[in-house]
Amino acid sequence: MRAAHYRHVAMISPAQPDFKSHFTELLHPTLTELAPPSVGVNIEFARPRQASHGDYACNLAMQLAKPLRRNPREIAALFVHALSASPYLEKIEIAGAGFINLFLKTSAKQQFPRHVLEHGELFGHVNIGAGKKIQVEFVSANPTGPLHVGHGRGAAFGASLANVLAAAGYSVAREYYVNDAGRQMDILALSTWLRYLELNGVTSRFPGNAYQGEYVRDMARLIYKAHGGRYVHEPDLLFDGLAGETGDNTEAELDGLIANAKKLLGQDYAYIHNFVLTEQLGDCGNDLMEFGVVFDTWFSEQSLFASGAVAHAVELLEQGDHLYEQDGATWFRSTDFGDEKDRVVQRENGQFTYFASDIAYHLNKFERGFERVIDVWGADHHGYIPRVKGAMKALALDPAKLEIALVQFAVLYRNGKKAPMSTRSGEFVTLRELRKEVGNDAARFFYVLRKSDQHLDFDLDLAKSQSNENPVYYVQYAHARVCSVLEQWGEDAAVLITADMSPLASTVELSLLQKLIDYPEIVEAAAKELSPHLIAFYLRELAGEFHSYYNATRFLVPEVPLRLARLGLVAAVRQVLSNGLKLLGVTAPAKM
RNA sequence: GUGCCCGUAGCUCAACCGGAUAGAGCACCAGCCUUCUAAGCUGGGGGUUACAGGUUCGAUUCCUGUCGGGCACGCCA
Repeated sequence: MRAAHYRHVAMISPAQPDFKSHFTELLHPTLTELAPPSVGVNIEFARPRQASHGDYACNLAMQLAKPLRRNPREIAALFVHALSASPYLEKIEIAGAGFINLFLKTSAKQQFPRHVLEHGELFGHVNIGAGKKIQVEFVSANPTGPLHVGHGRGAAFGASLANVLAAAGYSVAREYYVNDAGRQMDILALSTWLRYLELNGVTSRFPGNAYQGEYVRDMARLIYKAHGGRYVHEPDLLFDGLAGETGDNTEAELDGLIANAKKLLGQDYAYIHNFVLTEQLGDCGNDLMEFGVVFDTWFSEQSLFASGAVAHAVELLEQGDHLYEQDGATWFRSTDFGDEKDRVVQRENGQFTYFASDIAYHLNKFERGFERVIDVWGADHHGYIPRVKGAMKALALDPAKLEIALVQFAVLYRNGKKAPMSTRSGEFVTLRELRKEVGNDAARFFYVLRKSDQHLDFDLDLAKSQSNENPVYYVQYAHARVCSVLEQWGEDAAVLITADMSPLASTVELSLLQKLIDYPEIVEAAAKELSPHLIAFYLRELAGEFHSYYNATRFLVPEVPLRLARLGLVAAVRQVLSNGLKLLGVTAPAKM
């Protein structure tokens, strides 16, 4: 019984090789003996910067020194005793103020290429998600024009994050929230109709604050081609009743034009509106698909109004006594839940606000059974978080289940100057242009190469002109090099799974082995911290160590055991490179 | 003005949520292809982590203040 228990604790499961968990299990009894859980320390293992500090370092003794009022090195000695039961450790040292440094046996490291090759594409998958349903909502750009490079960052981040969470064992749903109910869509419909009137020879003023992009003309042409002059309705009355007939480009004028257009077009307004929505959404979907970004659900905001979900959500707030009337509008008392000021949910004119539909949307998300929901937003929306979480609290939902990942917009530089990025003015670099210039792989990798909540200076000239120096090629090149070597070797790579790895002994070989061991932990960390950039950084390091190895060592040596061991190692490196690149939506080419 | 985020090598960014001598890439300098892909490798110079205090065994990380930058403060979405 006791032996069986010990065996369970001491052995590493072949399915999930994980030294950190193994050490944690060994330390746990000693920890509970020494300190009550109330002390609140974490057993953590860090990878030391310096090789002389071992393969893993643990600061547990130092954490306990203060609460226990004991010498940390003395405490460390107790943990060293516990760890000495591990069959995988060569040496355990107490260093510095009380660090416990662990040195793995070489044989323990050498078993990893086999683990990697046995698990193949699944190596690095962990199960912290335990199959929980999680939703990642991202991009969700207004379908009022082509996606620009700012949206591209959200797309690359969200897609990579979703992949990482899936690899971490979550059941992930990818969703795009379509803002098809708002004023911006009306402005786009109006803009398109005005262009359409121009095509029909009806010269009309085109407001400076309407959508200026060429794609608006394209859509007008499509309507004209299919329907000729069918949608020309008394255009001379368009500017009726508007103060700004001479063109003052105010928002009020735009609203007036929309109202007039709806009146003049009648039923046909819905056709125009629906046409531009379908066109833009289709374009957006194709663009994203080509970028390797796919969604399980495109969720319509309009559907929330149509189904009565918005009215229902507001009704629930009313029942909870969280609403009040003022100045003819209905307000949500969000200050009760930590917001700076109360927010309107229903306007004086009876229309619900965007906030109201967003409350309904989040209610809907949790009604669909997601245990965690991640919203990927542009960082300019950060002020919006308290009111949404406040609404969740008011609806008796746990706000901790909603996590907001803020993505800073990319600031574009062209010729050393900030490039304008306004959708309505039509002056922006589209995601499509970017993809065409630098390629999907480079764009995907570049986007997640920095922490998402940091500003990203995107130098277009650099990205375009020096695309060969983009870090993605560095990683892909490592993959292609392994492929090339294995091809010249010419035998079945499957035999490498069972190759004896004991000939691997050089510093760089041991370092590469440790790098392979790290990969599942990187995936886990990236999932926990919602940080896919950790994958990109890891891949760059792994590729770097491989390139050094490649330059310093010949793999196809005459001695068969040494050759097989080295090929087994680089085959494992190739597998991990491939797995990591896949999470980032980047291809792993066999030739470059 | 108020709130949130940020300030690390010349430039763009990391640093395993408080750990040991702060790391990469680009740029710069000097080397390496008759041997598995030079989109690569090796070596070198580069730092008071904006500044001033504080908390403790230990701070780029946490707290306070100052300076500088970004974003948000609609009955827009």
